[in-house]
Amino acid sequence: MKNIKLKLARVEKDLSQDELAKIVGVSRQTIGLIESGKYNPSLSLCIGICIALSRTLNDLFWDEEIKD
Amino acid sequence: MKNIKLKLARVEKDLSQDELAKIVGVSRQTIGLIESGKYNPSLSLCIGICIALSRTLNDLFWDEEIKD
DNA sequence: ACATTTTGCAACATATATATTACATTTAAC
DNA sequence: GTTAAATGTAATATATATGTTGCAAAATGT
Repeated sequence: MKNIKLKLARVEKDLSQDELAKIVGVSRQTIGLIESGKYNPSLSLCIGICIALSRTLNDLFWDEEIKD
Repeated sequence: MKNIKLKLARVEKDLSQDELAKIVGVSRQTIGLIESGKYNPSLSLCIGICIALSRTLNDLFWDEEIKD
Protein backbone atom coordinates (compact mmCIF):
# COMPACT_ATOMS: atom_id res chain seq x y z
CA MET A 1 0.00 0.00 0.00
CA LYS A 2 1.25 3.47 -0.79
CA ASN A 3 2.57 5.57 2.06
CA ILE A 4 0.59 8.76 1.55
CA LYS A 5 1.52 10.13 4.97
CA LEU A 6 5.18 10.05 4.07
CA LYS A 7 4.60 11.83 0.79
CA LEU A 8 2.48 14.51 2.49
CA ALA A 9 5.09 15.12 5.17
CA ARG A 10 7.75 15.42 2.49
CA VAL A 11 5.90 17.94 0.32
CA GLU A 12 4.93 19.87 3.44
CA LYS A 13 8.64 20.38 3.97
CA ASP A 14 8.98 21.38 0.31
CA LEU A 15 11.41 18.59 -0.44
CA SER A 16 11.69 16.52 -3.60
CA GLN A 17 12.32 12.79 -3.38
CA ASP A 18 15.88 13.48 -4.43
CA GLU A 19 16.42 16.14 -1.77
CA LEU A 20 15.01 13.95 0.98
CA ALA A 21 17.10 11.04 -0.28
CA LYS A 22 20.27 13.09 -0.05
CA ILE A 23 19.45 14.27 3.46
CA VAL A 24 18.78 10.72 4.61
CA GLY A 25 21.68 9.25 2.69
CA VAL A 26 19.90 6.88 0.33
CA SER A 27 19.10 6.95 -3.37
CA ARG A 28 16.15 8.77 -4.90
CA GLN A 29 14.72 5.46 -6.06
CA THR A 30 14.63 4.13 -2.53
CA ILE A 31 12.50 7.04 -1.36
CA GLY A 32 10.22 6.66 -4.37
CA LEU A 33 9.76 2.96 -3.81
CA ILE A 34 8.97 3.44 -0.12
CA GLU A 35 6.36 6.09 -0.97
CA SER A 36 4.82 3.81 -3.56
CA GLY A 37 4.73 0.93 -1.08
CA LYS A 38 6.98 -1.38 -3.05
CA TYR A 39 9.75 -1.52 -0.48
CA ASN A 40 9.84 -2.71 3.10
CA PRO A 41 12.41 -0.28 4.50
CA SER A 42 14.73 -0.94 7.39
CA LEU A 43 14.01 0.51 10.81
CA SER A 44 17.09 2.74 10.72
CA LEU A 45 16.01 4.18 7.39
CA CYS A 46 12.51 4.85 8.72
CA ILE A 47 14.02 6.64 11.70
CA GLY A 48 16.27 8.68 9.43
CA ILE A 49 13.29 9.75 7.35
CA CYS A 50 11.34 10.66 10.49
CA ILE A 51 14.15 12.84 11.79
CA ALA A 52 14.54 14.54 8.41
CA LEU A 53 10.82 15.32 8.32
CA SER A 54 10.42 16.14 12.02
CA ARG A 55 7.95 13.33 12.59
CA THR A 56 7.81 10.12 14.61
CA LEU A 57 7.56 6.51 13.52
CA ASN A 58 3.89 6.46 14.45
CA ASP A 59 3.30 9.61 12.42
CA LEU A 60 4.68 8.20 9.19
CA PHE A 61 4.73 4.41 9.44
CA TRP A 62 2.04 3.29 11.87
CA ASP A 63 -1.39 2.62 10.49
CA GLU A 64 -4.08 2.70 13.14
CA GLU A 65 -6.29 0.46 10.99
CA ILE A 66 -3.86 -2.43 11.17
CA LYS A 67 -3.19 -2.49 14.89
CA ASP A 68 -5.71 -5.38 15.42
CA MET B 1 22.29 -0.37 21.20
CA LYS B 2 20.18 -3.00 22.93
CA ASN B 3 16.43 -2.67 22.65
CA ILE B 4 15.46 -2.95 26.31
CA LYS B 5 11.91 -1.74 25.70
CA LEU B 6 11.26 -4.63 23.38
CA LYS B 7 12.59 -7.14 25.85
CA LEU B 8 10.50 -5.65 28.65
CA ALA B 9 7.34 -5.73 26.57
CA ARG B 10 8.02 -9.35 25.67
CA VAL B 11 8.58 -10.56 29.22
CA GLU B 12 5.56 -8.55 30.37
CA LYS B 13 3.54 -10.73 28.02
CA ASP B 14 5.32 -13.79 29.45
CA LEU B 15 6.71 -14.81 26.09
CA SER B 16 10.08 -16.38 25.34
CA GLN B 17 12.08 -15.23 22.33
CA ASP B 18 11.07 -18.46 20.62
CA GLU B 19 7.37 -17.99 21.34
CA LEU B 20 7.37 -14.41 20.08
CA ALA B 21 9.32 -15.50 17.01
CA LYS B 22 6.71 -18.13 16.17
CA ILE B 23 3.86 -15.64 16.59
CA VAL B 24 5.58 -13.12 14.36
CA GLY B 25 6.77 -15.73 11.89
CA VAL B 26 10.54 -15.33 12.13
CA SER B 27 13.31 -17.35 13.70
CA ARG B 28 14.27 -17.19 17.36
CA GLN B 29 17.68 -15.85 16.43
CA THR B 30 16.15 -12.90 14.64
CA ILE B 31 14.26 -11.84 17.77
CA GLY B 32 17.37 -12.28 19.87
CA LEU B 33 19.50 -10.23 17.53
CA ILE B 34 16.96 -7.42 17.44
CA GLU B 35 16.80 -7.33 21.23
CA SER B 36 20.57 -7.25 21.46
CA GLY B 37 20.75 -4.45 18.90
CA LYS B 38 22.74 -6.35 16.31
CA TYR B 39 20.06 -6.30 13.64
CA ASN B 40 18.34 -3.50 11.79
CA PRO B 41 14.92 -5.08 11.33
CA SER B 42 12.54 -4.36 8.49
CA LEU B 43 9.54 -2.10 9.05
CA SER B 44 7.09 -4.94 8.48
CA LEU B 45 8.82 -7.06 11.10
CA CYS B 46 8.76 -4.17 13.57
CA ILE B 47 5.03 -3.78 12.96
CA GLY B 48 4.47 -7.52 13.40
CA ILE B 49 6.28 -7.43 16.73
CA CYS B 50 4.27 -4.39 17.84
CA ILE B 51 0.99 -6.10 17.05
CA ALA B 52 2.08 -9.27 18.84
CA LEU B 53 3.00 -7.28 21.95
CA SER B 54 0.08 -4.81 21.78
CA ARG B 55 2.38 -1.82 21.41
CA THR B 56 3.09 0.84 18.79
CA LEU B 57 6.20 1.61 16.80
CA ASN B 58 6.93 4.57 19.03
CA ASP B 59 6.54 2.41 22.12
CA LEU B 60 9.13 -0.14 21.08
CA PHE B 61 11.35 1.40 18.40
CA TRP B 62 11.37 5.17 18.82
CA ASP B 63 13.98 6.66 21.09
CA GLU B 64 13.11 10.14 22.28
CA GLU B 65 16.79 10.87 22.84
CA ILE B 66 17.63 10.52 19.18
CA LYS B 67 14.95 12.70 17.69
CA ASP B 68 17.36 15.65 17.22
C1' DA C 1 4.87 25.14 -26.79
C1' DC C 2 9.30 24.62 -24.70
C1' DA C 3 12.62 23.79 -20.99
C1' DT C 4 13.48 22.01 -16.55
C1' DT C 5 12.47 19.51 -12.71
C1' DT C 6 10.40 15.63 -10.70
C1' DT C 7 8.99 11.06 -10.66
C1' DG C 8 8.44 6.21 -12.51
C1' DC C 9 10.46 2.18 -14.13
C1' DA C 10 13.76 -1.42 -15.61
C1' DA C 11 18.18 -4.31 -15.43
C1' DC C 12 21.91 -5.56 -13.07
C1' DA C 13 25.18 -5.50 -8.95
C1' DT C 14 25.94 -5.40 -3.98
C1' DA C 15 24.99 -5.35 0.93
C1' DT C 16 22.56 -7.12 4.51
C1' DA C 17 18.35 -9.04 6.89
C1' DT C 18 16.78 -13.48 7.81
C1' DA C 19 16.76 -18.82 7.84
C1' DT C 20 18.87 -22.94 9.20
C1' DT C 21 21.63 -25.83 11.89
C1' DA C 22 24.45 -26.69 15.59
C1' DC C 23 26.68 -25.99 19.89
C1' DA C 24 27.79 -23.24 24.18
C1' DT C 25 26.24 -20.70 28.05
C1' DT C 26 23.16 -18.99 31.14
C1' DT C 27 18.92 -19.23 33.86
C1' DA C 28 15.22 -21.49 36.42
C1' DA C 29 12.99 -25.61 38.70
C1' DC C 30 13.30 -29.39 41.22
C1' DG D 1 23.87 -29.99 42.04
C1' DT D 2 21.23 -31.90 38.03
C1' DT D 3 18.04 -31.30 34.41
C1' DA D 4 15.59 -28.66 31.17
C1' DA D 5 14.47 -24.39 29.20
C1' DA D 6 16.03 -20.00 27.48
C1' DT D 7 19.39 -17.36 25.37
C1' DG D 8 23.94 -16.32 22.99
C1' DT D 9 26.82 -17.15 19.22
C1' DA D 10 28.79 -18.80 14.88
C1' DA D 11 28.85 -20.71 9.82
C1' DT D 12 26.74 -20.99 5.76
C1' DA D 13 22.77 -20.17 2.50
C1' DT D 14 19.03 -17.38 0.63
C1' DA D 15 15.91 -13.55 -0.03
C1' DT D 16 15.45 -8.91 -0.50
C1' DA D 17 16.58 -3.96 0.44
C1' DT D 18 19.40 -0.70 -1.66
C1' DG D 19 22.76 1.33 -5.21
C1' DT D 20 23.79 2.57 -9.89
C1' DT D 21 22.82 3.81 -14.48
C1' DG D 22 19.85 5.02 -17.91
C1' DC D 23 15.69 6.37 -20.12
C1' DA D 24 10.65 7.54 -20.26
C1' DA D 25 6.76 9.97 -18.52
C1' DA D 26 4.73 13.40 -15.96
C1' DA D 27 4.61 17.78 -13.67
C1' DT D 28 5.91 22.57 -13.22
C1' DG D 29 7.49 27.12 -14.72
C1' DT D 30 8.16 30.55 -18.14
